[in-house]
Amino acid sequence: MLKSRKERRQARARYGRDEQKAQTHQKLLEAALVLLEHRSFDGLSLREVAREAGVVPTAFYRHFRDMEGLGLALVDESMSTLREMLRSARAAPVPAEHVIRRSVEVLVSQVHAHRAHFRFVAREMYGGFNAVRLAIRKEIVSFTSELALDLGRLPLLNRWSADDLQMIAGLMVNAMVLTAAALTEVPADRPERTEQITRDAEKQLRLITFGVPHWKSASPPP
Amino acid sequence: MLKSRKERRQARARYGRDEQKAQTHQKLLEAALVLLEHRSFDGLSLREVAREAGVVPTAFYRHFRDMEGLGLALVDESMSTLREMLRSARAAPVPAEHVIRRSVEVLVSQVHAHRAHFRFVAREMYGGFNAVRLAIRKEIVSFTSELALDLGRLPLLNRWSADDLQMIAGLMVNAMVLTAAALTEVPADRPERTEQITRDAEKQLRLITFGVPHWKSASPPP
DNA sequence: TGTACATCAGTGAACGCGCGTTCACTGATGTAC
DNA sequence: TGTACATCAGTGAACGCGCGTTCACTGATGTAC
Repeated sequence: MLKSRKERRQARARYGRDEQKAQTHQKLLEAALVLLEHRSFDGLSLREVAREAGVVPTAFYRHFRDMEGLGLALVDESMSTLREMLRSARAAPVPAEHVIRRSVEVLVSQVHAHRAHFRFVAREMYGGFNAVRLAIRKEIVSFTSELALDLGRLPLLNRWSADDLQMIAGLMVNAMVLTAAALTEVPADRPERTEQITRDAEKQLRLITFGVPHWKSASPPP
Repeated sequence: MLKSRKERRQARARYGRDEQKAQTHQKLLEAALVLLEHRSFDGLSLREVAREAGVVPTAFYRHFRDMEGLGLALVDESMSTLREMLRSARAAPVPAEHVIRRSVEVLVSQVHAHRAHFRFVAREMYGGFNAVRLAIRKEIVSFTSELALDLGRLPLLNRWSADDLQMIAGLMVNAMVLTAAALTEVPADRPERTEQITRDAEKQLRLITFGVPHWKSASPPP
């Protein structure tokens, strides 16, 4: 079985060099996220990112065509984090009366674990870098649709029109994104602000759900 | 009355030169807003702004200490626009069943008239330029308190705690800011998107108000 | 009012610096047989 | 397995350019009397 041995050797070998490359790739993404703590994406320079990642500027081009390429890679990575959040919320169903508290808890812990991703999304969702903003908004739309689908399965909401589900999902995603953005701004020495934001988010979601049974889509209340 | 004649002459004269200066000042602010259509504030350069305003870069320093100074001036100007909106909504009370439709109309027309200001606020509210972001957030907090005060005067809400009023005002300001941000993104040739955003905003506000009579602040629903 | 002087918004040249991108290169890693 | 060759991630020098800021200046506007 010469061929398979060769193949295995090749595979192992390739993995060695490719892994090294993947590490540098990741270092560049992380360097950008670090710099984005205090800057907007279109305020970053390629040289800064390379410097922060510990490579020479020209090495950057082995990984991304330009800064736009890196920006789009960051969108991918960040949105994976958001989707993962949705998935984990879906995977562990809880009694209806705790669904809000639990959802907010998941959000808070995800923001804590992936602060830089949430800050990036919040900051660039309406940011000045065109390709990045459009990519994020596209992802947010499909993310919202996913959530709308989930919501449509709840007993409370299963008679709503697709349009209305999309609307309420939009309201929730907005609340989520802004809550996440607010959380990323909390300095490490002010945990009580996290408390406050968490309580407000729960209240806001509860207020929204209270309106739901009384909802009439077509016209304003009499 | 020699003195008063002198004074009048001085005043008129000073006005001449000062007015010219005020015009250049305004040109710089407007130049920045034009450039901010496609960029974030910390992606702008002082030279670009001066160039767009039609003055030499060094003239910039007659008006602002640096780009941060210009940014803070833009925050002032933009927040005036937002407050004006609140004031005009307050000044013309409408029957309760039309309050939402009317409020959204006001928002839409204000965004139309001052698109650049709303885009600036939405874009820099979580943006990367520290001083500007903090200034906006401070203004938004006081703006939210103003709205909470207004809401507290409505029959529907006058028994709510200050904390809860602040919370619902926050929810509405968030919805407003994100609606405004979405509106600023609509291309001129897609008016039907403005329609859609307007309808969604109305629905979202109606959903919130439907929850209000059933609100219980202290605990989740049984 | 007319004249002599002061103010100061805007100019233009100059500076050192970090930028994005190109290029030829090095040498460790991988491949063929 | 050992050897000769290929690949390619990362290097380092070089380029022309726009940047923020300084400085001495100009000349229209304003002030004093």
